[in-house]
Amino acid sequence: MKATIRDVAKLAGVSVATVSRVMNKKGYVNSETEQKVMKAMKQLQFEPNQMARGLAGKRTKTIALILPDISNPFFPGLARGVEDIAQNNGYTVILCNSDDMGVKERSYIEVLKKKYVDGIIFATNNLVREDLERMEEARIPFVMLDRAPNMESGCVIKVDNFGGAKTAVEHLLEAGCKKIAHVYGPQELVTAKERLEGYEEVARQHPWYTPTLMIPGDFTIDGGIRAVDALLSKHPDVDGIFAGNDLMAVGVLKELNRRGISIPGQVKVCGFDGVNLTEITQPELSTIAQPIYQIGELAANKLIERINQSSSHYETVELGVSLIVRESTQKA
Amino acid sequence: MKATIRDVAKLAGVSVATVSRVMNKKGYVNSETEQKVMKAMKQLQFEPNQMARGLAGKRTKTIALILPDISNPFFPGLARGVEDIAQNNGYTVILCNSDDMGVKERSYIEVLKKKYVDGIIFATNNLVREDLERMEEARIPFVMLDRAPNMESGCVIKVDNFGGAKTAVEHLLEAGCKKIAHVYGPQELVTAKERLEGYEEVARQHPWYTPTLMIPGDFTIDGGIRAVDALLSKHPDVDGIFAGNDLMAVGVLKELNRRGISIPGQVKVCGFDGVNLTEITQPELSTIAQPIYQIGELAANKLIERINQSSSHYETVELGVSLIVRESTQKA
DNA sequence: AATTCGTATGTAACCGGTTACTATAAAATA
DNA sequence: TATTTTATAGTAACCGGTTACATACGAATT
Repeated sequence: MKATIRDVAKLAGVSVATVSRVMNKKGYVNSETEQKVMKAMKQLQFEPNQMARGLAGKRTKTIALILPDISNPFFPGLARGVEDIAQNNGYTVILCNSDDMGVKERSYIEVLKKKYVDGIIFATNNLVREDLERMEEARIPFVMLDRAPNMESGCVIKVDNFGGAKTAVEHLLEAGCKKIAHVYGPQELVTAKERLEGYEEVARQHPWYTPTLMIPGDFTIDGGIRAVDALLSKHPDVDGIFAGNDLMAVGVLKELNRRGISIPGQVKVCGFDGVNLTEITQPELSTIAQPIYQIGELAANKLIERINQSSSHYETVELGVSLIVRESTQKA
Repeated sequence: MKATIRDVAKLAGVSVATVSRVMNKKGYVNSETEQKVMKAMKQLQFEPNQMARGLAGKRTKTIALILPDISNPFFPGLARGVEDIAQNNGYTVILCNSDDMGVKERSYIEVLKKKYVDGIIFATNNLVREDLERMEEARIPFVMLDRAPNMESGCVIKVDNFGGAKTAVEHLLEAGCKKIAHVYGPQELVTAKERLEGYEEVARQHPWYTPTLMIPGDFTIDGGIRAVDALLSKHPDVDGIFAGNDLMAVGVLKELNRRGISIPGQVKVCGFDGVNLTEITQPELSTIAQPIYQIGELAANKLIERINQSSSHYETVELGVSLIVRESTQKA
């Protein structure tokens, strides 16, 4: 039924080794022989069985993308970037949702090893050094997103959270804000931490700066809502809010709207991430946009590069972010 | 290094066949022998190589999900439902974006065949009968979403678009609308078609009904914006809009907002799908919600069922939708 | 002229499981 | 008691590729 390499070999009158060589363009093959083999492959509609290749050659042309939750609006764009590059290079992507739980991530890694994936992209933050070392031992190339650059191998891709946060606060200042609060995300996440540091860096230089202007949030819409609640009780006169991510910014917007506080009239709001959501809120949300899709592309490209060359030296790439000014921070 | 089935067999003092039987709980194995084997597996930390299993047994414990674009807010929830069920059953999910292009879908199917995926879920609409027949020949179980039930095998999962659309229009009527328009989606899609039919079914019975109240859209935000444009030029007195999906509803909302038309005061808007976006618009959007996550779960469950029993008789499941009333259709 | 090397191809082992088939003893049935 | 049937376990072929190693030959080197 399905043609195998031996069928091709027989039809072409050569050995399986030769056919394999032709397939993989590896080793010496006379060009005439090559033509014969190619013709036989066409004729039989030969499609190499990936399972067999995987078993024999330890290559599956499959990579995995482990992320917290594809439902989180940050990740679809990223996943799309990864998938597009993967596809262009003949790779297929396995999607894994970890809910940011270390256990799930680890169990996934085990499964993926058994399936011989060629590499893994982590958009999560719960793996400890030990896990990564285990990856290296198993010789599975990997790329990580938003990690602190503190390991001896692996590849980390991150954006300039610190700089982006500074830009956000400066932008709010320029828009006329006299007292700017920051709703920060979980401090276990480097991203959240760096953004908070960026805020402080700029805020500290102003007389209105005070620690109670920094409100904890959890990177969710509800977190943004609660934060506004907490913030306004202490600082009813705040006129600028920089949210640690867009989801919280949306929450902030919702709660301000609910309270009848005009945006950007009374309070200006700026988010961080640049997810699509920011275009559909009312008012539209200014934000520090990460090149989400490109991050996905880059991650996939780096991973594939590593798979091919198994150059496992440590490498970190930092991408820039860009301020997108929309209604929520319009000057009076 | 990595323990194989033969290592286990040797250590347990049995044959590989017996080990295999223990692994798969298949055939007769004495319970004492089983214990010995289990112990040996533990001791060697034996992990069966999925590649080998796939090659020998034609089972890869992998399914694929082909959808137009994971960036479209409808799909992340669906993908999550699929992935959760897959994971619970020991399956892994390959994600494929087809951009709704038949060519890409077909090329993906070929790739997936070579990779021996155990089954495929299609959330796309470009495969013709011929493609599906090819799937059947290849004995790859599949489940489709939002398809017209017109084939002899395969499994289709859909929602009650017709009923949902009727509900939407009735809801707008009840909210006080005197002239309701419908922005419909691409008529190649059954979903769009059925929703349009639902609208007509109810609208036809009212004196204000006229074909020009039905505006074509393309299921995107921009499509919604353009539709409002077209609509208002012909019917400036429209006071209710039922959009064929949430994305267009968002566009409608945006454009109405831009024009300073109050919602729900002057015009009420209702969407369809129930994506998360509808909760963050201003005003929040009423919508006919599909049980998106559950559809994903159901699709995965059905597929796995089919994989196990290879019961390939045709089957179609229709799920209900539910009206979610929010601000955009509030009574005066 | 003898040796080495680059080109070209074949043989067969191997990757690590599954499973058809065979063998045997014990239990059930005739 | 003879014949099936059931429980248990092993042998070896097979899935469909990859690749180390062997072979062969003309050209280049010594």
